[in-house]
Order: sequence, then C-alpha cells, then structure tokens
Amino acid sequence: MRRPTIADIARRAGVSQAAVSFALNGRPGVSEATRERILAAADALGWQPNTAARSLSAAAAGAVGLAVARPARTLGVEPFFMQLISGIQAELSERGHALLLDLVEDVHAEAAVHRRWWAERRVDGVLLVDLRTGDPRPEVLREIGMPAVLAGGPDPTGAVPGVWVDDARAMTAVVEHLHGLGHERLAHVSGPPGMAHSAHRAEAFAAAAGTGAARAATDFSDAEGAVATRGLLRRRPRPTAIVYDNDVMAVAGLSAARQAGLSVPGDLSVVAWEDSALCRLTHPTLTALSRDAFRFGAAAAARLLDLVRHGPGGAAVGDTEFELPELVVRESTAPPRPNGG
Amino acid sequence: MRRPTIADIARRAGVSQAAVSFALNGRPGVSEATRERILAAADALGWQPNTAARSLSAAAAGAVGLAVARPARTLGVEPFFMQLISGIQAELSERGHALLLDLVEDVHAEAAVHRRWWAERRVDGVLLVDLRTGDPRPEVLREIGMPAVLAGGPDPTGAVPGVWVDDARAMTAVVEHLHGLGHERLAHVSGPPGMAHSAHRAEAFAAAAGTGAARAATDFSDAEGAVATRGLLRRRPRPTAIVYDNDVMAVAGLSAARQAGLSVPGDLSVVAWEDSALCRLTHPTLTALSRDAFRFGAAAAARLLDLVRHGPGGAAVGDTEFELPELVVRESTAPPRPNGG
DNA sequence: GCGGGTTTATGAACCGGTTCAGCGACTTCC
DNA sequence: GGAAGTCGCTGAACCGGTTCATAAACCCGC
Repeated sequence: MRRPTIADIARRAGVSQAAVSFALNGRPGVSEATRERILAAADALGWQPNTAARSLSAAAAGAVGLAVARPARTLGVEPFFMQLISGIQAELSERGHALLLDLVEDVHAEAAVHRRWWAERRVDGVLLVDLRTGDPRPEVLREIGMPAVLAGGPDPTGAVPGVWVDDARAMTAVVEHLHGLGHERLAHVSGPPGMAHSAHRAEAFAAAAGTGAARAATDFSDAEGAVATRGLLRRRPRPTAIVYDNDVMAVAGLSAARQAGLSVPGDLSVVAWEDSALCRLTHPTLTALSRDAFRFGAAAAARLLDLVRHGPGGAAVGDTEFELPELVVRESTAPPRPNGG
Repeated sequence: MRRPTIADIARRAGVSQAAVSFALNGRPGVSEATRERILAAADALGWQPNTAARSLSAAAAGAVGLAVARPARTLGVEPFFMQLISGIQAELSERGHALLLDLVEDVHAEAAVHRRWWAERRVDGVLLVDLRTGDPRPEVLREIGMPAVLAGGPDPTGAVPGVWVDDARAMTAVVEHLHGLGHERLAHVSGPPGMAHSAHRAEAFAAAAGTGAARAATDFSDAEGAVATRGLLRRRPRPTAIVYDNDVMAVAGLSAARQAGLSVPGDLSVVAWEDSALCRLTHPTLTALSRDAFRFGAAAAARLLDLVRHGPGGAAVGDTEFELPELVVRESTAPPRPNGG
C-alpha cells in the first residue's frame, strides 16, 4: 500500500538515489545497462513521481489554473465552456500537467485566486477568459510575474499574450450574409458592454451594418435575450434580422419572436454567434457561427505551456490568431418578405 | 518577486522556524505575544504556505480530483454538470482545497487517472459521477485505498460511500403526476442501460407505469433522443406521455413530436428529468424534475472532505441521502385528449 | 607504465514546510 | 530549598525528489 519512492528503486537496483534520478529523467551520468536496470526496477514497483516533492525542488507545480468569473447559471447553459475546458484538458494531460478549476464571483475574486495560487505555488500559469474593459487581471498577473495566456484576446494593455479570434472579421461576414439575402435593418443582441470581445463585436457590427443598425446589451442569459428581442421588435421600422452573441439568447429570441406573432425566418432572420446542439434542436434550426472550442482551448493551453517552459522569449511571441469561425447557414436565415417591417 | 518562506518570517520575528510553524498553525508551543509578532511578520511579508512543501511533509495534497468520462459533446450541453462542479468548487475552496478536473474517454481511462493521481499524490481523494453497471472504479479505489465519494450513488458493491438521490421515488412521483392527469400509456426515454442511475430509473418506471409502459434507451444525446421519440410515437396504441432522462432529449423529443404532426401537450405530454434554462426556453415550456445540482455537488464535496480528514470511521458513515427532486409542472403536461391514441 | 581526459556513480546539500526530542527558565508544592 | 512539573522555544530530522561537487574506474596515447 505504501507508495514506492526512489529510495526503494535505488535499493532494488543496487545504486544510489542520485543515479535513479538521472536514469528516470533521461539525463547523462548513468550507463545504458544501469539505466535499464533502474527503469526495470521502477516499473516493477509501479513508481510514479511524487508531485509535491518534484514541485518542491523543481519549483514548478505541474499544473495550470483556470478561474472563471461567470454566474454558474450562465456558465452551465453554454456548451462552449465545456468544450473549451475539454480542449484545454486534452492538451495539458498530454504534456503531464493538471488543470485546477475555480469558479468565482467576479474578476476581482479571480485576481485574488490568481494571487493565492501563485503564492502557494499551486500553478505554473493561468488561462484567462472573458476579458473585461478595465480588467484588473492582466495587471495583477504582470505584477506577480505569473505566466498567463488570454483565451479570446488580444489584451489591449499587452500585459498578457492572447490566443484570439478575429471577431470583427467574423461579424463582418455575418452582416454580409444578411445583406446578401437582402436585409437592410439589422440588430445585434450583444453581451455585457463590459466584456471586451462583446464590445469588439458591437463595434464591428455598427461599422458593417450601417445606419439602420440597432443594438441591445444583455448579460448573456436567456432571460435578457428575450427582453432585448421584444424591445427590438417593437421598433419601427422593425429589424428584419437579429444577430445574437450566443446560442442561448438566440433560442430565447426565437421564442420571443414567435410569441410576438412573427415567423422565423419569414418575418425575422436569426443568427447565433456560437454553434451547439442547441442550434440544431430548435425549430427552425439556427444559422450559427461555428468555431471549434475544443481546438481553441487546446491552442490556448499549448501557448501557455510554451510560456511556462520557455519564458516570455519562447517559441511564440505576442498574440496568436486562431482560425475564423465558420458561418453555418441553416433554416433561420432567409430573404426578408418584400412587405416586411 | 521572490516568494517569502517561513525562514524569512523567522528572521523578521527573531524566532526559530519551528516557532513560526507552530504560530501559523495555531498549535501550542508559543506564547501569545510571540504568536502575534509572528503573525504580524507573516502578514507584512504576504506569506502563503508553499503547497508543495506542505504536501510533502503533511502527506496531503490539499486537492481533490474529478475525472469525468462522458463525451464532451454530451457534457457541454447539460447545464447539470457545470452546476455540480460549481457546487463542488464552492465547498472545496471554502475549506482550502483545490479541484483537479480531468475529462477522459471512458471509465477505464478514468480509473487510470485515479491511479496516477494517487501515485503522484496529486489529490487526497476523488469524486465519482455516472456509475456504470460493472464499473471498475470502486474496486480500483478500494485497492489503492484512496478516499472517494460517489455523487449519485449508492454504490451497490459498497466499496465507495455515496451521496445519492432516490431516483426510484422521484420516478414514481412523475408517474403519479401523469396518472393523475389521466395518462395510461406512458413511455420512458432513458440514458444508456449501462449507467446505474439510468437503470434504476428504468426499473422504477417499469414498476410504477404498469403494463402499457414502453421504453427506449439512448446515449443522452439530442440525436438519439429524437430517434427514440420517433420510434415510440410510431407504436400503436401511441403513448400519450413520455418521460425523458435529461433536458436535452426532452427538447429534442419536443421537436420530433412536432415534426410528426403532434401537439404538446394536446397529443403528447412531456417531462424532463433535469430542469434548466433549456426547459423554460422551449415552447411549450417543459415540466421538469428540478434538483439543486449546486447543493448536491457541495454535499458530495463535503462528504469527501470529511472522509479525507477523518478516515472511513469519520463523522458520516455509509451513504448519505440527498433531498428528492421537485417536480416543476409547466406547460408540457396536461390531460390526454379523450380521443387520443 | 604513466599523465590526462572521459565516463559512471556517489554523498550531501537543498527546496519549504512539519514535527519531535530536548533544554533552559519559570512555577508549584511540600 | 529542592524535586517535580509546565511553559516557551530551538535544533535537527524528515517528507521525496533534484542537483552539484567529487571521486572512482576506465580509456586513450605516448
């Protein structure tokens, strides 16, 4: 039951502990024959390194952290997050690192968690999501000197490198799709203006959609998505197409439109920013922007591990751009009715 | 930038390292005056214990693990999981523990992760979800002697204590609700028969629903939920009410019924096992079994920490029952049409 | 056969905490 | 006043790895 240590291996193989350490870590200093004898002994004993001991001398935790500041209510509904975490996880475990997860109230609590993790040496670095405007986190991370990567960057302050998607370009593509169908009065149901990527999208929308464009901000929840939709549909002239910043709100918007007596896509076209099973469950199915959250998470994790391993001057420098999301056209977008509005 | 150690505190307070350790851990051996001087020094330096060092001597990792073996595709869509994790997290962080998360392929990979975590001393215990029939995990955990708690037990082998919900009683309540409305031909769209809780529910359903009962098994995904629904609706006589084992399949079933030309709840009543925003987004809204996944997770985590702290003979022994889910009646259940079928 | 260099292996220090035996100083009690 | 006990604190070992200075063994050419 007692877990074997290198001392056990050393005794079994008849060598010193130092030799065992060299052998197990593939460093020079032991002959090939001895190395094999040691590896065989380690294998026979089922030895695994004690992470605490290794961390202590190596001054590396072998783990990275992800603290998420979103209400659990919102988090749970968005498939995006689990996919993201799954991708992060896959990359990390392949490279022998563990993932520490923390769900907290807000970005200040998150920064506090980062400080604690760092002080306790629990993690070698952290991943950031949901950058806010005036976000305290990048500054805190720079201050304590902890490696960090922003998933969904770039960080305008430049304190933290990011793996990012060009939301502006994606938004332009969505607007072009709608324009191409003949829509002229577009609306955007966005996330909180305090979220950086939300603000980016809103700007890009305003720039691409032209003068008739309307906008409503929400907290990403289905409830506010419905309220925003009702508000937009009361406008005269009424928008003929709405772009939602996530899948959940798009579904809520669909219900709201139906309750207002409008048909989709006859009276109103709908686009969701994030694709998921949800978008295929509705009737009509939703046109959506699809990105590979799994690979996105993996890319961010890979970037972070490089940073941890090689320091800021490592393999990649600055921000890394991730592929554009793909617009998957389904039933919820169609040309507007000639008499619409 | 260098993180302070107890040696720094000792130097600053003019005492030995041992005294510092005693003072910081609230143990006897230092006078009140000295203790305060030490705490002040620690505070001034912003000291936090190095978890690696502490783990090494205390032989405790200060973390617990959760490895989940579900396809990310399914995981992401179920709000239940994030709520559960959120609750686990809340309890853990309150008691100074971190959460290690791993998403893996299947229960065998999960058992392998448990072994590795234990050998590496990364965690003090693990939480189990989704017990399968013939699940290898309890046996592995008993073998290596790692504290574990099953969220969603009880474990029939008795190797791992569980925090559990009486699914059988809940299912009976659902069936009674439907019977009370006048339904006689009920159907159940269940999860994989290999999942223990799924099997329990199916048994309870069969016992309560009587002879006319039909059943279809799925993998919990929206796709199979739709297929199962179409199959059930082709039966003659047709069922007038369907109970789905999760929210996602219930929504998918709703679409499938509509496509088959049936109205809900006119021609078909629908009940979802798990409540979520999803159930309120649909049209009609879904009658659902609602349980507090957050508190459920917290309860499981609390049970595990007790086990870790006090051993198997600790505060609680055996399985702990969690409150029954509540049936939230919404628009999707109603009396069957007299001429239905 | 001997000096110089390389390979292979070892002992001991170190990472940052925890813990325990031991030792003065002080109190208590007879 | 001296034995016994308590209090407050220290020195050192220990957890399980990594690492470095050092030494023994071996190889080479001259």
